[in-house]
Amino acid sequence: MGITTKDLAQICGVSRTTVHRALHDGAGRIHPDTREMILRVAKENDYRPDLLARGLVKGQTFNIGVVVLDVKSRYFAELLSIIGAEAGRQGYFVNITLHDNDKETEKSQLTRLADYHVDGIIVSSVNEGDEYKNFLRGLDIPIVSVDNKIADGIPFVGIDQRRAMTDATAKVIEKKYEKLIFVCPPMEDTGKRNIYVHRERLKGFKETVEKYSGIEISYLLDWNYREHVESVLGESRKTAFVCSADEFALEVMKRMKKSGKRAGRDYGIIGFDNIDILDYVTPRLTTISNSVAEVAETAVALLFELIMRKQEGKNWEEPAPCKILPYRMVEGETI
Amino acid sequence: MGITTKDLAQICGVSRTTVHRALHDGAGRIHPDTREMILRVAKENDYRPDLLARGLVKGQTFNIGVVVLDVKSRYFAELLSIIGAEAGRQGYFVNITLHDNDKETEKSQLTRLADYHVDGIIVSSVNEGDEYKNFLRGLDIPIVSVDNKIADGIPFVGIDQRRAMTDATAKVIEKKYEKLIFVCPPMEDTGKRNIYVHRERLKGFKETVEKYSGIEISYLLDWNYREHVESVLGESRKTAFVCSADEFALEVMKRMKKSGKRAGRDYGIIGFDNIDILDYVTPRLTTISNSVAEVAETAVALLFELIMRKQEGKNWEEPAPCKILPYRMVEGETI
DNA sequence: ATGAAAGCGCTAACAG
DNA sequence: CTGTTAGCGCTTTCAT
Repeated sequence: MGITTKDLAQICGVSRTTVHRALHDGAGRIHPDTREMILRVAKENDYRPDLLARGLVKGQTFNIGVVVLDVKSRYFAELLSIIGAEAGRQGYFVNITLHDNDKETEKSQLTRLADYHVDGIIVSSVNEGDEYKNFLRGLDIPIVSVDNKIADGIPFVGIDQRRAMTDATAKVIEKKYEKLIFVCPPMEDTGKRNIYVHRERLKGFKETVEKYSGIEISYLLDWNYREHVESVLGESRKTAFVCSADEFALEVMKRMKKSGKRAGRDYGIIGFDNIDILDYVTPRLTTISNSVAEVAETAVALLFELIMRKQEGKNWEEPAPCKILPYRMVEGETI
Repeated sequence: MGITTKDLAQICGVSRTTVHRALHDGAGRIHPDTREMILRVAKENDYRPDLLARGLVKGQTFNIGVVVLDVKSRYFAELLSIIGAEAGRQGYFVNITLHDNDKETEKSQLTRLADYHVDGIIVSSVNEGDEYKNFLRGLDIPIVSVDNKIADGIPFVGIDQRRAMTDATAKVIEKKYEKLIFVCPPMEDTGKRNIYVHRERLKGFKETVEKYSGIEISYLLDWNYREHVESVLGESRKTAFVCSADEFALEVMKRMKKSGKRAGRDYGIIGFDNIDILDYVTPRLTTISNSVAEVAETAVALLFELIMRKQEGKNWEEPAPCKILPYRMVEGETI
């Protein structure tokens, strides 16, 4: 492959240690002339350190791993972009891997990253529960989960999903909607994938509607919701869809449009996530924004803190920090 | 950190070589009982091989790197997802890194991946030209570029951008549009970023319009196109925008909407790329789809071929393979 | 069937 | 200021 410090040492007629000193500022005294000469030769021969070897001996790679479900949602896109920028600022590189919604894939991605000695990992997990927590602990590496909470004891950064949905629902009710239809994935998916956020949002919704009376409630909790949209819509009462994700809301709107119904006029609808394609959709969907940028920045900061702690030999696993960030209501034209 | 083969050897009272034999099938004769015993102990202690060490000694990591601009477009999202699946099938893992449109970032990502001994790289580059080609060659690692062609001599997988635009333009003209406005980034950007695809598309456009007479042509080649949209639109003749990217088309439509003009009725417009958000925009934009899935699969297959060649000590840099794949016209309502 | 020893390329501790 | 030596954890000859 490329040239090594050994080669450089030979060419320059010095020892490998001297080469090392020339290459690294803090690594001991060296005569400026030798230094310069070595650096020149190194540059001439396009010397590049073998990062595997370095990582092996230092036990540190200045890499952080990120494992996300997929990359199709804008939320992840932005998250990744910010994590990359933030980590880069600290001299770290980011290794992204995908698990495409598969639990085993996620595990092997995490294991592999750990075995490659990444210094820390940020994960948006499909897995959840205590067993998984033990698996993560076993990796013996700082891990921060974002978006989906995994279990108590695993550092987590996200927004208060339940309270956000509480607010959203209250807002809808204030606008005099009399029939509310909650749209989210089936709760049976628990165990199959991490639907933590949707469970929380559902809780928030239920909590709120119970406080009011005279409101008709209905649920679309399965993947056939697209077909059921129209049938569930009562003509008589002022109806709104409360969706646990913008994607669902967009699907509903698409469907309704075919029947000539317009959001904000013929029915109300509110989403969640504030994905960026909403900018191109009319009417503007009212939704909730979970502050991606803040989540990303906080997660990175937290991860670095854990990494530092571990390096200093401190206890870094307990207590597991948990940062709940604010969300923001995005006013649109659909409620 | 974790337990090592040395530890296992000690626990089992055998040599490290024997442990190694137990762990790897093809690594020499070993007594079934010893083997089983070692494997049991290994499992009990959750032994996991240090991948840095292995990579260092084998010079091979079973990792491939992917460097892309970002993951905000559906195109990349899908590309990554398919690359991941395809590579996984071959026992490889994928390392994604982003360059966020920055040339230097891209270079350092590539360098880093190479220095971590990934076995090969797939890149959608912002850089282009012969100098960059030399840089890539210097990495001494199989690289396949997708989407944006970098230079002759660097393996490339993508569609024939020029011919696609030729077809698109012809289609517009057939529909009796008399004035065509081409919208794309300024060509001066060559050197600043990789606008290979846009250059090619522009060529295709020019080629085609020259074949017809009586057609009025005009260009929006700068970043202020948003403001110029209306002024450039002649009232008298049937006018269409030919855009070198869907994003531009969406901007134009947004602008026109404000003046009450509707695409497909008051003017024609065609995009390029078939980005996913088009599904949510009305009227449906007519556009061209480059076959992501095929690009991804072909790129991975090609990369593996190069990797194999290199491992077998064959010449893998010349000749650089180049696969041009078919594109597809997506019929919308705007032409 | 098992073991000893060398080496991948780098860093670190200890001499001189 | 420079060199020697040892070691990270794994794989790979070459002996026994």
